Amino acid sequence: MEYNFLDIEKRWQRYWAENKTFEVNVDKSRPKYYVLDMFPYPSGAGLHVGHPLGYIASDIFSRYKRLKGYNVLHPMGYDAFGLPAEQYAIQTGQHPAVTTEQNIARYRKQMDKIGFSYDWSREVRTCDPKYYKWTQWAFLQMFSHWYNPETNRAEKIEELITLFSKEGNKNVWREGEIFDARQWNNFDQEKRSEILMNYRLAYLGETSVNWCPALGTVLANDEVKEGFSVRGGHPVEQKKMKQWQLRISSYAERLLAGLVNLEWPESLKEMQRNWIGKSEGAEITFKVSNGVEEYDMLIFTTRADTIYGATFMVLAPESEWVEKLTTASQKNEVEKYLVYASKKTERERQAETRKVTGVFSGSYAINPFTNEKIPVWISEYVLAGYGTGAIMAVPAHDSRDYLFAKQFDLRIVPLIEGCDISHESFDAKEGIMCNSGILNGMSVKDAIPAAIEEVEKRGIGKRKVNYRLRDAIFSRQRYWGEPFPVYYKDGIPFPMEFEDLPLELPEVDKFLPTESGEPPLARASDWNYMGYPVEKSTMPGFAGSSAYYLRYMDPHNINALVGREENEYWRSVDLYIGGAEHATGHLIYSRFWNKFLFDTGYVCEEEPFKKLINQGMIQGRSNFVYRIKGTNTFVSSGLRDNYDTTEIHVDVNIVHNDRLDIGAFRNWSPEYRDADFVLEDDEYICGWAVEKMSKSMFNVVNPDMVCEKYGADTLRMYEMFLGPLEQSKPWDTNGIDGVHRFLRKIWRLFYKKEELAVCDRKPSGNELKILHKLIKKVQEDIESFSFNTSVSAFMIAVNELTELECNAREILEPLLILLSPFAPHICEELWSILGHKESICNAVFPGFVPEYINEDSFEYPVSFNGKLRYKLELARSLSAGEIERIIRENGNTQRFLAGSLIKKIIVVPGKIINIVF
RNA sequence: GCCCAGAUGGCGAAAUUGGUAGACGCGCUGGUUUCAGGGACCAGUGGCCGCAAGGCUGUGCAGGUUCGAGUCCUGUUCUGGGCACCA
Repeated sequence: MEYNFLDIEKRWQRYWAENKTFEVNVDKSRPKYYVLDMFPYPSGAGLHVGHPLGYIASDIFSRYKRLKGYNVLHPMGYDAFGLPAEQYAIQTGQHPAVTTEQNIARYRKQMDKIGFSYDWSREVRTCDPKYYKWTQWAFLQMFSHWYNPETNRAEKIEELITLFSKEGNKNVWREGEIFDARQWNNFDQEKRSEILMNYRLAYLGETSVNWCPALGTVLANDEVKEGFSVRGGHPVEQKKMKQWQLRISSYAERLLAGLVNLEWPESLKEMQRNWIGKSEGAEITFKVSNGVEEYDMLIFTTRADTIYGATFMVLAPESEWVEKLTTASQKNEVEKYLVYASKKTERERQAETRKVTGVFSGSYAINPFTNEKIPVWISEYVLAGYGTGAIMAVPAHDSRDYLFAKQFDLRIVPLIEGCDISHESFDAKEGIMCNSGILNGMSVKDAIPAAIEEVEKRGIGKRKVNYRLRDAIFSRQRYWGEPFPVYYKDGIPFPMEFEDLPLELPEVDKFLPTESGEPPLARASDWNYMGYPVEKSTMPGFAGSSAYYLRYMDPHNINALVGREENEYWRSVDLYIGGAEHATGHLIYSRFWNKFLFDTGYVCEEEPFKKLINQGMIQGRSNFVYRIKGTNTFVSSGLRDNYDTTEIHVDVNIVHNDRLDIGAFRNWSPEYRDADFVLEDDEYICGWAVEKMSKSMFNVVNPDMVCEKYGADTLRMYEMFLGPLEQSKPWDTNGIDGVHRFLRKIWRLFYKKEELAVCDRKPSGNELKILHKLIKKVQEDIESFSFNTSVSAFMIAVNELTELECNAREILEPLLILLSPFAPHICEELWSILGHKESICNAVFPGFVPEYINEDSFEYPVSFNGKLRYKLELARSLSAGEIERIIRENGNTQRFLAGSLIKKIIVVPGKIINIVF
């Protein structure tokens, strides 16, 4: 019987679906394990061969854990709201829901062919109202909570209101004005709403946003890169707008601290740390005067030790101090500068990083340590959004201040003994202080805390921690997203009642913004809530993906995002596999979202993803043909140096091992029908390069094609064989034959010609050794996610068993179980041929018996172990030949070498455990 | 500019964590098979010298530690990724 993978795979996929093999439920008698893939955005292009890499790895791990007796939750769904479907809708008028539905169907079909063990009964789609009801619910929860820095958790806003009515806000964290209980009780509704907005975790606030005119929407910081939108690559500018925001910055410290216990790649944790950007320093008050009035101005610095060298101050152009400190004589110049600065887009600022601009305000400050009068300048290099939007400038020890001082000829005072500041500032935090009054003679390390202490003693400032993490802008002026469950009464936003969720997307005639520049939802003119207008923005992409892993635990619950019992059983994701590109987006929003739900008691774990693995990207491997310029003649790669040629991408599907299928090439495009070729050795050799996998490079390899030609089992194993999971690597179809050959060898191990060749005889020592070596190796490899080396181990074992003509059931059955996570279809088929009625998914992972390996270990070439040889040489001055003899006689398990310096050698095959002298 | 990861045959990669470098697979070379094939199987395959046994050399580059270094240390070059006026 032949290995007919097409037939086998189709049959078992149907079997799994019909028998609901992978459906799971809460089962307190068994330990749980939750394996999650980052769910895909179903794009129109379908899956290419790179997408399933992580899915295959997680599937292998899930199947392995099942064999180990775990109750494995392994779900899949779709991140279905998003820009591409909407852009497509704008162009074609096709409703995004229709496009999305089609794309999902295609994704599902493609995934089904690969034989994944998902529990599809738990599928979620972020665009499904039954799902986004809970996204809206979470938003309302955030709206009705605030972050109490005293207790370090989110608390109900009602409690805050009660507090305000009793004692005002003098005893709580606040932003803006201070009021007492009487004032609060006299405030009207609008005023109260405005004040509470400063506390709510989801709030409406004026802020400078990334505005993308081409997309007609605002974007979050992680959706912008180098001044362009990540989706689409359109220019982005800064604009002040009133937007819904999430107060993620309150969670900065907990998001940072929580990283410590996560089993995530170090690089990814580092990215999150940078993104959160904690810096410890001090806030210090400087007296400033515009000649008429005097103020206290607060600045932030991490280098309080350099305060004696603060020779000027700088304000951000957007700072509220600018207006107060601009003197009459400087008014014209300052206004000119402000216009100049505000006109610049983010992109231009990025490009001109080193260009120094600024203007003098006319005012002076007093350096509290030197009592010198120092000028206050305005410059765009100081950011309004960080610290207090104002700095003390220490040109000797900060490179930006240095450049500014040089440009405008300001005083530079060195503060560290022997530092050279003739050409650049001395930024390093090392050396001995000088010119620094009470700090003189201290090391910088000691001077920083000493300076802060002095500041606190004088009562002009205090220790302060700042974070770079900004609140997440949560509004998008788009159609295809979750509507906000918010309506407006007299201009004041009110939350909808929970019973009225979900608030579904209305139908609109067009998906474009309105003529007056309102978001597309404004086109739904009769859309209202109890007669009041509803918020017209929608939520961003990360809204739907922030808690989807919780919904999988209990996807059909209509009363809660997740039921308490389900949540307490499944808890959090044990293993999360996905791309590193979500480091500062999804992965940080999700952690925030989860921490919030933890605070409010809806979930029982504070961190959502215990262990995380980033699978590498699979790049394309493009092939080229070389056309001699001005002709229709193509020259083979090796000979092209002799001609003047143009490199042309050729479809990788008509190239095999870099040999061009000339017939297929002629049919590929009419333009090549009459092409001529200059061959080498009667073949046309193509050139190749590693590039992004994309249609335009003709290097897209589609998993369906691979499944059809080689089978899903081959695809799965080959993707793992390609290299380490976490590493990026090009897809190269060339090597796939080797893996396919391996699967046929497996088949032939069971089938000799037409006969099933398996019998119940007792296995030999060698056979047992091969099996148990493999069990050990495969188990270790799977648990360390080293799937590529375990595929190799299978190949070695099968080669050895084939050579021994192994037909012992006792060997071959465990072999199938071991292999089944990697190549489930062929294993199920052979398993059932061996007479098993139950699916191999319900089998038990074989135990490793070390004795089977140790048994005849004297055959193992221990003598080659250099370490042992060296130690023996040292200890007994023996020659290599004598040592080899001793080992041959003694080197099996554990022996005493009587009368020598060596008391004991402990040897297991291939490994010296210890030598005791 | 700063931070992180990496560099091993013609190619993808292994290396028990300091002990025979290149396992396994691809490709290539030669062979076997009543072999139509992109079929199956066997042998060889880092480089240099040699008919051979064998020798020399070899993990980006330059040093160092060690009986012994792909692995540890110092410096350096290149490649990939992240951050980028964050005071």
